[in-house]
Amino acid sequence: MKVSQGVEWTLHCVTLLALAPGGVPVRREQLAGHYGLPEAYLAKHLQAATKAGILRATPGPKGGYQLGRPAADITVLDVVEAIEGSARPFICQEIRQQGTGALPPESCERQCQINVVMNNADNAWRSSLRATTVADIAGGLPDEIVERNKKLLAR
Amino acid sequence: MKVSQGVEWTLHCVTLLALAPGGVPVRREQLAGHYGLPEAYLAKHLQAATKAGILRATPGPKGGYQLGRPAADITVLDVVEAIEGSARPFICQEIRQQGTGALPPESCERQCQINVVMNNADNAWRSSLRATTVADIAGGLPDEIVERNKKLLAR
DNA sequence: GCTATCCCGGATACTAGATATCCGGGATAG
DNA sequence: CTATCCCGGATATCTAGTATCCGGGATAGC
Repeated sequence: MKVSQGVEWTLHCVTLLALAPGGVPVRREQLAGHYGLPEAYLAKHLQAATKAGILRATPGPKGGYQLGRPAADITVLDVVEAIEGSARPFICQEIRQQGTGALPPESCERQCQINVVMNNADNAWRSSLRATTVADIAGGLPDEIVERNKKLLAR
Repeated sequence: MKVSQGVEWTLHCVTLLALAPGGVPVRREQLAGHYGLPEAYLAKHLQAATKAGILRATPGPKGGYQLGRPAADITVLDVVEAIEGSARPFICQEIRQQGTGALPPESCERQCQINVVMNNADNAWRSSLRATTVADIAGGLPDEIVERNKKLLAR
């Protein structure tokens, strides 16, 4: 169980973009520099977020990244799934149907109990992530930090 | 985000041991054969479970694995943590303190908002896994399957 | 004691996914 | 037309999970 750092990077970038005055585009280089991240690799994650509709990318001069929709409509889960995919973390291999103790298919119409438990936990995790939006995170920042970031983005 | 297959294997084995008549030891070879698993690798996971106190291993003839404590006192989370470790899946890299937008340490006394959200989700996941015990899983199995497995273990 | 059985734990190898970089191509503003 | 800036494929590296093997030690039964 491990959440990739790309999720952290993208969450920070998306939150920062939510503070951009007037939602003006921010260049990739500026985003990477703001958090001291490798621009080339960050690009991959921003691309994924763009493909998912979380971000909107504008090419050319004056271009850059903006939020793809209002910050209040972007949940943390949206970002996580954009970067990590939406596959379940536990995939039942149906080993109950293998080996000398293999159960016949007719005994396996119902899902494996273990699979149910693991999926329930995954649902709880996702529900928790879905309950918070990027607007919530941005709104929870102290005013001084918001002002500081806005000032940096304005340059 | 991915749960290793070792967790699935160990959960199945522990559940099976909960069905062993009289809690008699079951050999590793038998466990591996029951589910068609590679014995050498399964050994690693069983060792980890033993170290965590979930299983008890007896060497020598008539030896094998038994539950280390009553099935009702073994939660699914116990097994997951025995195999995967108890480290949090999200580790905050504090990138808010790096790059051109770096915040001064005095602005970072409180945890990063993003870290809080991710940890809350992790807590929800763990709580869900803690709510089910191996006894629950074993008890949820249809009688025919329980009987079938008991018969195989008796051999 | 002696021996057959069975688990422990370290060493090793392979694989998949995450991390990281580069570059040609295409879109846009001025 | 040109400078700017993102897209997407190719490539390289590193880490963690998967998988196997073997010498060592503990136990039961004779």
